[in-house]
Amino acid sequence: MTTTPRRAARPEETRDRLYAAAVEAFATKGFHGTTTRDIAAAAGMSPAALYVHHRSKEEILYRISRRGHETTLGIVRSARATPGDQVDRLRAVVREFVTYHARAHTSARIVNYELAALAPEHREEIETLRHAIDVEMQGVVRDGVDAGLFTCPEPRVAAAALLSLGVDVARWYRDGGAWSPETLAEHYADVAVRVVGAPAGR
Amino acid sequence: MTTTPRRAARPEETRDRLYAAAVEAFATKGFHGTTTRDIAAAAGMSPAALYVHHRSKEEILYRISRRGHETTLGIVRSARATPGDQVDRLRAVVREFVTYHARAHTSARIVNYELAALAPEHREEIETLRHAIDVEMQGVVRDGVDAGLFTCPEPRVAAAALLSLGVDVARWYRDGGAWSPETLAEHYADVAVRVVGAPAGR
DNA sequence: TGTGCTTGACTAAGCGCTTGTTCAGCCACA
DNA sequence: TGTGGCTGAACAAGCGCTTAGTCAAGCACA
Repeated sequence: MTTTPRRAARPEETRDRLYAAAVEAFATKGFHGTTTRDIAAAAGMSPAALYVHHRSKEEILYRISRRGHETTLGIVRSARATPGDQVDRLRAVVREFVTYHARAHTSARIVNYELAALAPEHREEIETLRHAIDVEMQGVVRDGVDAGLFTCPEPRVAAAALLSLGVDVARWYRDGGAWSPETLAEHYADVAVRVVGAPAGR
Repeated sequence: MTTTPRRAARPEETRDRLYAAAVEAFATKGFHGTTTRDIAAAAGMSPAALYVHHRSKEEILYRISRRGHETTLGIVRSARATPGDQVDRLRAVVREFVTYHARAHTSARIVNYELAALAPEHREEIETLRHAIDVEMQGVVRDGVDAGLFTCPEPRVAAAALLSLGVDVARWYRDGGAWSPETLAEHYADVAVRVVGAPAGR
């Protein structure tokens, strides 16, 4: 039963254009370095159009941040549920985590570096999601250690290192560089295996 | 009989107070999220005092950024000149790099995440310094590979990973956490050895 | 030693402009 | 004709920065 698309598809399209323009602007100039006029102009509208779809500039940031964090958490969780042994799962998690941070480096930059601009209540919610992502990564490492497959002396340090590897990709990755997201991810999966001191395999 | 000793003792002291206040504010709220009034108030002065010592708000950022980058480059270069084999030198570079990013995480955050706010000519100068740091880290890895001590299949990927490990510390490190800068650095030196596939040693 | 001039750090006030946001009204479509 | 996305114009607040001026300390000369 199709319902809504009877009306002209215009409103949603406008909404998406504003959203995309905000992602682009926040990523390159930062939240405070971006004006509502910047966003509106990039979407080809007047500044007031922004308030038809969002309550405030901060709410746009919050929506971008929340969607990004939920996507990241989903990626990590589903990769962790991959069939195979603990090394396979580690590889899958790192591969997907890195691929996402390279492919969506623009929004991933906002996700990881614009937390301070969130309103307190939004920030708290986002921190919860971030904590869940941390927990997943620590779990991946602990699983391998418990199974006797990983030999790293400090699992928590290894988990922090793996997280950093992926997150920092959002900072430095540029389209058209030496590595495609997939190639980089595959190389980083190799690095991850060495970080946790697992047998090379594959 | 001095009426009220309102006058500052030494100009340099005032200058340093403004500088320190700017570092603190830029690190927590970002360059665009910080006002000249914020900085002045934190230093206990009027907004105009800022312009006695600096040409503009951006110039303060530039000075913080430049000093931070020069310090980082110096740290990496002198650690690389350490006596010992290529593994010792890799350990020294990573140890010092990480120690700095943890200990000076406040200014390191500005160094690594506020580049977009720099004026074009300043940004260009800073990019040159960053490139030199990249070159050093790639050299450290290549030296070990050339000596046959490192077995990583992709040296450039390994160098990127080591850089990310250190830089990202500035993002997540908090004082009073589980690891002191020195402990974390020592653990990360271990991780680095595994990343480049060198014999464990030490 | 006292006097007048110079220097330079610092402030109170405020300038011109930009910011995020609002709102009455327009217009295309139901 | 009613509805709702969208705009032009405007708002108060706040921005980076400038200005005119105060005051303490240093200097040269008597």
